[in-house]
Amino acid sequence: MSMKLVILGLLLERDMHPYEIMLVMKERSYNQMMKLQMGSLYYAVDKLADEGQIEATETISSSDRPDKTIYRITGSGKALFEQLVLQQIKKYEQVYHPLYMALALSRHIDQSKVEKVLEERIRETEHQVNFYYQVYEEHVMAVPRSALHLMYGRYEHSLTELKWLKRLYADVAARRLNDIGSPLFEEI
Amino acid sequence: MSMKLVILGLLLERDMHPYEIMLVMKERSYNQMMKLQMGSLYYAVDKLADEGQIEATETISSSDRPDKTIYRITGSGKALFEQLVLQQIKKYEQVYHPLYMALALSRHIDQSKVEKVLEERIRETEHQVNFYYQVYEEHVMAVPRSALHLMYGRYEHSLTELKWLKRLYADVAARRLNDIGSPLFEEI
DNA sequence: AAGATTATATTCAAATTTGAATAGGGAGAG
DNA sequence: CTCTCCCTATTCAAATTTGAATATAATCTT
Repeated sequence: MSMKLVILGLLLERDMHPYEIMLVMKERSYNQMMKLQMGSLYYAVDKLADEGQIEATETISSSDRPDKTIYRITGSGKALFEQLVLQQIKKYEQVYHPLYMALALSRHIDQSKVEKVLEERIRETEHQVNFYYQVYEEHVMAVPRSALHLMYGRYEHSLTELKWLKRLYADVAARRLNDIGSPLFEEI
Repeated sequence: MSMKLVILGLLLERDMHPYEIMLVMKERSYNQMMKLQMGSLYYAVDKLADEGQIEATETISSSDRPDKTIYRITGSGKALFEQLVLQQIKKYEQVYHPLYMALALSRHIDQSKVEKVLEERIRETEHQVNFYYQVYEEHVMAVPRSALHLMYGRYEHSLTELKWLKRLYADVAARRLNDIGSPLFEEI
């Protein structure tokens, strides 16, 4: 559903052909917020066109390259866009961390191996945290606050994950993941 | 891939039939960490069986109900399990928040509507945060630390999201999402 | 005791995602 | 000058997910 939402949102700004939509998405780093696969993009465009939310304006043939088909958003497309945005904000959608599942089941395997890959993972997450913070810092005076919120939010989420990984690592290293009856934090 | 990982992990504990796997997953709330669809579960079981990671031990016919096929994990299944767990921990997998995309594009629609649904969303997230914290509190003396980490991590992530939503809401309400050149936080 | 709902167990078609294949053009390296 | 790699642009088959359909038993309700 995210793909449709983005396509409609971008066509709201100006008419484009699918490949161009992808370029804009990359330009704005939308591909870091969602999965961007060309197959899915073309599929969603076809689907929207079938349903009349967008329509082809012109087809540019350059004899050599494949024809470009340029799309524009229709009235019903605009209505759908508003509906999708509001729906997405409203509904609490569980965000799945596959990492959580893996760690829940990791007690069945050799803990020293888990310890080792967790170290790598922590290092990589540290880089991500720093990277996201830098991106925020670099854009702070140059982009609208809506974009800043996205950047800072990404930073905060990765920082939350990093702290979590470090606590988990301490327990893996101490081989006390299976202990029962001890709180994660000391009472004050 | 999470589905295969869970199936293998549970079969490592004891032999089960697909429906039973689902029951255990629900019992342990794995369905809150990942998407649990029966279609996908049966598909993954068939796939693993085809590839020899698991094998049918017996088929229980009760004349009335559909036959239950009980599966056991094989040697190659155990190897795959270890590999999948380590791989999942190692690789930094982008977690996608569809909400982020929606908010990035929300400036194209009526801000008063966005404000309204954001309020609802914040209320719901507050409930989630409290709920997750309670679940942690209730289990703190009763379950292994590995499970506590999952519960506390879920709480932290939702709390991070709540704070983010509130900051965002303030900007939507003040209609300053499109302002450029102002940091999100005051310099100290 | 009839009727309604929930639990057991699995299958299926349709929707969607994935990853690779296609195919020509331009740009930079050696 | 030619080889290799990347960019433009799209399509396709295969893998996977989704949501609903199926069929019977057990339990609860009135």
